[in-house]
Amino acid sequence: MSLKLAVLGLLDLEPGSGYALLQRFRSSLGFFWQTTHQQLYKELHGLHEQGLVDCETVSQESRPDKKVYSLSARGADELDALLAKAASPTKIRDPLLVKIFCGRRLQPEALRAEVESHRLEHEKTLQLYRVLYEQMGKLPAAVRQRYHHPLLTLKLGIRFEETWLAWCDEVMGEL
Amino acid sequence: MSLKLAVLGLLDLEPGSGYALLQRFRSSLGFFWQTTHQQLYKELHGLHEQGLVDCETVSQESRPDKKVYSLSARGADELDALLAKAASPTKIRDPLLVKIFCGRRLQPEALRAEVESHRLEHEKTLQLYRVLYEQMGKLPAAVRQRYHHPLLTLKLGIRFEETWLAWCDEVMGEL
DNA sequence: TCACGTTATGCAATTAATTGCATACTGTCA
DNA sequence: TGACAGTATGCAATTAATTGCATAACGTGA
Repeated sequence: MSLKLAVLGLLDLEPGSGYALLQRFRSSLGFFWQTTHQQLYKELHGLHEQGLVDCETVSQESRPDKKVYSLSARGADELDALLAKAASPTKIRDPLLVKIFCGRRLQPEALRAEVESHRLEHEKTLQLYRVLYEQMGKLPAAVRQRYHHPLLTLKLGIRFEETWLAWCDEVMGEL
Repeated sequence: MSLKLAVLGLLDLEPGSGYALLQRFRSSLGFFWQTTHQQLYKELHGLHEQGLVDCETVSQESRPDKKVYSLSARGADELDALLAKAASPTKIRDPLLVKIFCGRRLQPEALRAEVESHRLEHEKTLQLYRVLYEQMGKLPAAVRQRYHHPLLTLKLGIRFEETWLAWCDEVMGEL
């Protein structure tokens, strides 16, 4: 259900092809909801069948053809209906935490290495988030307005990554 | 895969019935990896078929019979093998954040209400984590030692909930 | 005694997500 | 010119997760 909401929401911000949507996914919503190109294309087919999105095939000269999707009137209604529902509660699903939870049989060095490598990833992600944050600050006011809500989620992303780093440091000290 | 690791890891800490495991799940690993009783019973059947867990049916006087599972020697090997693999990276999957991301069509009051209700949930969760944390501190040293790794994950849980609260407060100010 | 909550287990159907494979066109660099 | 990266789309199979339904024993309180 959230994927449907995500796709309609992305198309509400601006139309685009499956490929373009996937890229926007990866640099925004994808921080909080992952998908694959297979799943996304499938969802788009489904939405199109239901008449919730319009689809226009666009030929390109230096690239393969693409199908540009946009929100239809019925799609906008469906989006409003989905937004009217309460969001189900947050669920963390983290293989690293499962591993650490179950990690007492493992050598401390092995766990340290694992935590360190994840720390690096989180550091990279934090850097990326900060760049995106600054980029959004430089957008023209009208566009920035439209991206206000995405920006709120990015702020949480930044807080989360900082929390990860602090925790990794604490754990490294204790292992 | 993580469910398999989770079940083997919980059984490594101590044996128990599906029902008991589910309760332990809900108050520990379940903060980072959710499951349902259906999924858990199914996984236990699978693990038993593969000879990774032993199973003993125990009759009880004032309650229905139960099946107590415990880690077999082969199960311990499998657990070690799973722990040797690198954990795949963290994935946040949060319907609330999808909703907020897509929320520009929604009335600010509606979003505020949603954030407020989630804030309450996170506050409750934080309280629970703190109680659990203190309870673990009171365990006899030998047991506490065994639960050292679960405790590390609980620490992250506490940090996450604090982060949520701070972010909710920030967002409430901006909506 | 009947309803309700807790303990205890499971099947079946559906939906969602992952993984593997596949095609095809363009531009760039060696 | 051949390999590789990027753009662009998709099918099929499998695995995981959710949802709905079902059973059954016991204890407690109305």
